[in-house]
Formats: sequence, structure tokens, C-alpha cells
Amino acid sequence: MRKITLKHSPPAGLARKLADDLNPSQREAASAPDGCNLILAGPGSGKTRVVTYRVAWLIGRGAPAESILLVTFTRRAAREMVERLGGLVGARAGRVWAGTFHHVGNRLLRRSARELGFESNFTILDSEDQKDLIGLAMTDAGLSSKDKLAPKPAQVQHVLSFALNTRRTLEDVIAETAGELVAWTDHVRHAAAAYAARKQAANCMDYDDLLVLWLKLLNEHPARLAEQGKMFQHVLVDEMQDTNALQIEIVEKLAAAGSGNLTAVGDDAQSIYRFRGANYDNILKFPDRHPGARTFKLEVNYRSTPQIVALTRASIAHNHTGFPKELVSARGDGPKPAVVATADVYEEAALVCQQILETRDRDVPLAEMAVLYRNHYDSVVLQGELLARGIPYNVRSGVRFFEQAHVKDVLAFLRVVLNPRDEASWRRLLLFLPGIGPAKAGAVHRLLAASADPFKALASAETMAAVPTKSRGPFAAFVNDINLIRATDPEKHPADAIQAVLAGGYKATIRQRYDRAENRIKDVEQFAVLAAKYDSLERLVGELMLAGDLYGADVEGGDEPRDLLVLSSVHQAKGLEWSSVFVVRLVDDGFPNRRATDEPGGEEEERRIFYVAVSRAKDELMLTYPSTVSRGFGPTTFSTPSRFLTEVDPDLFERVALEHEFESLDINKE
DNA sequence: TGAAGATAATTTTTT
DNA sequence: ATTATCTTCA
Repeated sequence: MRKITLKHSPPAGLARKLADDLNPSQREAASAPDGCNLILAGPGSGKTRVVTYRVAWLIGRGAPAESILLVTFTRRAAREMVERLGGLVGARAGRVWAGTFHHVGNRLLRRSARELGFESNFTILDSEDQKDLIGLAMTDAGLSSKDKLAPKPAQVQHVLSFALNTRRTLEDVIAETAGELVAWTDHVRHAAAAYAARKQAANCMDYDDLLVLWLKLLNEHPARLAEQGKMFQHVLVDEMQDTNALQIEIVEKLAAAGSGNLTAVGDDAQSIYRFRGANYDNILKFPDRHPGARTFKLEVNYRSTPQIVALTRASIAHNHTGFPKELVSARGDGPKPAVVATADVYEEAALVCQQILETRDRDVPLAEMAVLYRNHYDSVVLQGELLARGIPYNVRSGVRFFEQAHVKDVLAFLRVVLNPRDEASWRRLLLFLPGIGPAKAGAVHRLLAASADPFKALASAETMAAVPTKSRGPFAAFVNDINLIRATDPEKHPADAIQAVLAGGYKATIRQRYDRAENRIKDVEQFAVLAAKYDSLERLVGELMLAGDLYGADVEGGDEPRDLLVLSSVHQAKGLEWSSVFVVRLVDDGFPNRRATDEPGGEEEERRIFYVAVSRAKDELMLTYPSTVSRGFGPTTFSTPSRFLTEVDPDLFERVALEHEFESLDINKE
């Protein structure tokens, strides 16, 4: 038989970029041969660049883009890498499977939901929905919420999730992390079973399910394992230090079932998600688990000045675990990190604001500055001061966009339309109606769940009979609203569906139940604008539930991007960099966090968080702490400067003393 | 019995 | 500022 060979040429200019844009150790890592590879990348060492170029290199060698699985830690990181990849390989970049574990799990599970007892239109529960359903499941399992000694839903939620993510037994986890629950272990196990049953009945998955069920699919359905192994010829995992037992089992299983190509990238010193089950050993022991794995180290820091790098090195040297590294700055000298003590949190806020304004006067845009803190509430005083001074900012911690009550309400409307079995969402909506509380909402939902066509059941006389007389008018209006939303062809036009929600009774609900009602209505309108970019409601809702890095101001309206100061928890700042960084509230018990230092290994974890914080700065770094702190309603007490400041050589800092100057008050002027 | 309103208590980090 | 808990009312 005659043969014709189709020739494929690598993307234009790729070879040159691979040669020119990378330093020798980056190039070696990016072009590592097949098999298992570990890339240890210190902060600012061009990790994102190496990962993107490695993917480009694989494509350049002939791997189809869709055969590459690139698991990142946040959606933002995935977007950034795909965008940069686009510059190297063009449109092919979009075909790479890039996303978080949860995203990829979500996409894959949609195809195989049936095999796991779910429908493909399952909805995703956020942790608040999860907590509500666990509360109901606990009642199913005979754990009365009236019993004061009984565990609380939040606690049960935590142990269940932690056990799943660490692949340990419930007994183990309870014994180790929640001693007070030991006597309740059997009850908790029953509640877990009841919770699983409720999720299945409601056709809902929680965050953990997206991983647990993915792994279950691989373990119990050999055809799927073979299929996915073949599908993903190259598996790359970014931020390996923050993966947990469940996640690493998934990728190792995939790689083993396929071609065995697994590249792990990360920095053990930046492992900061232990509370979520992340296991530091996944990166530390990678070479042991994969004999023959090659290890690459990227130790040149292109981000920060030598003065900032010196501090990061000195700090992390107090940790006794981790790979030894020699981080070196490739940049010219800058100022030493400054340390300032203030009288209290208000003076700290004033200082930071004044410094920010002075830095802006030196032509540094606000968006090139960030204030980082350990705990979200450490930002509230500062926010007040920023507002008072008219400094625009974006907060990247605390309540996410889709977790705000009014956005969740709108999502509940959309989710109900998408998946009429979604119990959590029905309950949320029904509780808005006057005269309907938890009990009546449960009764109505039971009627819907029992019906083959929940929408028909909703409008039935039988359901109306379950509603108290005085609620019948509002209930009929609600049913009408739902029908109007359904009539917009919501699956294809999500924005229209949101407009339909606003056109119905929901606006009145906002005004009646929430403060700042008009702001919230604007938010919802903005949500509709965001939704207009989607041509599938299922995708919109799915992605939103997994958009952990989306905050209020990110959604804020469209003209041109505004120059905003960034306020962020250290955790949310991972992977980012700014010219000028302020780390505030550096007091013992705050940063390091008290609860963390009480646990074994907690101090080292907190020190890694500090390491992440200071290594975000490119040029200037200011570290501040208030000398007195008042805790909530408690008394004001003297605070101890963070051990992370006092344990390192003071020569690495510039100590700054605060002076006060009062502008003369001339009452004759003005 | 269940809903609604008033009062008191409490914050680690997040997919 | 939000959420659990207690009290009152239908």
C-alpha cells in the first residue's frame, strides 16, 4: 500500500523563543524529556513562564494540545497561562485542558454523571449550601439540632471534608483534629450517609465530590480510566506543594494509566493550604515516589531586589523541613524592607494610606501596590481609612462575588431552573415568602421531589394546599416568576434569565430584606452583563461556583479597567506580584495566627505564609504592626511583634520611627 | 407547631 | 457585620 506522510511543522518562531526567552536552567526544565519531572521553582523564578513554555515545547514536538492536562491552583492562573501560551502556539492554546482540579473534574463528570448516579445537569453546592444540607442530614440521622451537646453542622462539614481530602478514615480525623466529637463518631458517619443520599436525590455535588467522584470513576470504571489515561498524554501539575492526597492520587492514576508523563511544579516553601488537606510531602517525596524522576531547580529570582530576597531567605531558614535552595536575586539594589510600629490599628491604617499616596506621587500606579494581611478582618479598619481618603481599592479576600447573599439568591433562581431537584436552592427561594419558614419550605420541597415533573408539581393544587392561606398570593406570584424565567430559554440566554429574575418579585425581596438595596440591585444587573458573555447557563453557573478568585470589584462594570489598589489575604496573593507591598498586622497571635501555632507544624506553615507575603514585593516592602490591638469587643491589649520580625537579623530591615506633625490650624484662612 | 422579630455572640486561611 | 439563640405571636 502506498503511504503518504503528513508533515507537521511546529508553531512559527517557537524554537527561537524557547532559545531566547529562557535562561539555561529554565530551558532545561521546559524541555525536560518524557517521564516524571519535578520542577522546584522559588518565588519570582519564572515558574509560570517555564510551565507555559514547556506546554508550548510539548506541542512543538507534536503533542496535540487537547492531550495536555495542565492543572493549576486557581482559575486565574489557568487563564494567564493559556493567554501566554496563545502568544507561543496561537489558537491551539485554547484546546489545552487547563484549569483547577475542580474545574477539570466538573468537565469530566458532566460526561459520566450517569455512571455515578447523577444527571449531567447536576449543580454544584458551595460550602454554605453544603452546610445547610449537612444540617438537614444530621436531623435525618437523629442528631437533633436542639441537643446542645450535638456537633454543629460546620464542624461535621469540616471533618467529613478533611477525611475525604486526606484519604483518611473519619475515625482518624475525628480523633486527631476534633477530640470532642469522638463520642459522636457513629452519628457523624450516619449523617454523612444521609448527606450523600440528599445530594444524590437533589442531583447536586459539593466541591469534594468533584474530586472524590472523579477518582471513583477512575477506580471503579476501568473503561473510563483507560479513556482518560489515553486522553491525557501529558499531565502537568502546578503548585504541587498545595495538592492533597485525593488530588495526587488522581494525577498519578491518570499518568500511570496513560503514558506516564507527569510534570510537577511548585515550591515546597510556599505550601500554605494544610488546613484544606494539602500535603507538603506530595512535593517533598515526589522523587521517592517516582524513582527516576528528574529534578530541576529554578533559583534565580527576577522579581525582587536583593534586599527583599535576603529577608525571604533569612525567614525561611528558620524552618527545618523543605528542600535546600539558594535563592539569588537577579536585580539591582533597592531599599531595605522597612519595619514600622504604630500606636494602634488606626495609626497603622493612616500610615499605610499616606505611604500609598506618596508612592503614587512617584508615578507608581495603585494597581502596582498591594496591602497583604493574614486574616480577612485585618482589612476592615484600613478599608474605612481608604474610603475616607478616597483611595480606590479592590478587596480580594472574604466574601466572594457569588457568595454575596443577593448573588446567591439570583443563582438559586437559575439553579432551580437548571436542576429542579436542587433542594438547597428551592429552600432558599421559598424562605423569602411570608409565612413560609424552614418547615413549610421542607414540605413544599418534598412535594416537588416526589414528582416526576417538579415544575408541574410546583403549580399544582396539592402544593398550594401545603402553603398557609396568607402565603398563597405571594406563592402564586413566585410560581409565576419561575415560569417567566423558564420562558426566556435560560439555558441559551443566561442574561435574559437574570433580567427575568429582576423583572419579577425579587427586586421587592431585596428592598425588603437587605440594606444597601439599590447597590445590590446594581450588582445583579452587573451579573447579567457578565452572564451575557455565556451562551450556556450550565456553564455560567458551573464556572461561577468554581470561581474562587472572583470578588465584587472584578465584576464591576466594564468601561476601562480602573487603577485600583489591591487588598488581599496572603493566601489570595499567591502567584502575584506588586512593585510596592505592605504587610500589615504583624503581631503574634495574628500573624502567625494563634489557632495555627497551637497545632504541631503550624508555626512552620505560618512562616511559609509570611514567606509568600514578603516574596510578592518587587521593589519596596513595608512591614507594620500596631503596638496595641483590641479584639472585637474585648479590651485593648498590648501586642507582641510577630516572631517572624524578631527572629531574623535586624540588619535586614530598616527600622522606621513614626513622628507626628500637625499642620497649623489657621482659622482666618478659608 | 412554626414563623418572625429581637437580642446576644463571634471571625484563619479557600476550591 | 453576620449569625446563632431566645422570645413572642399567630
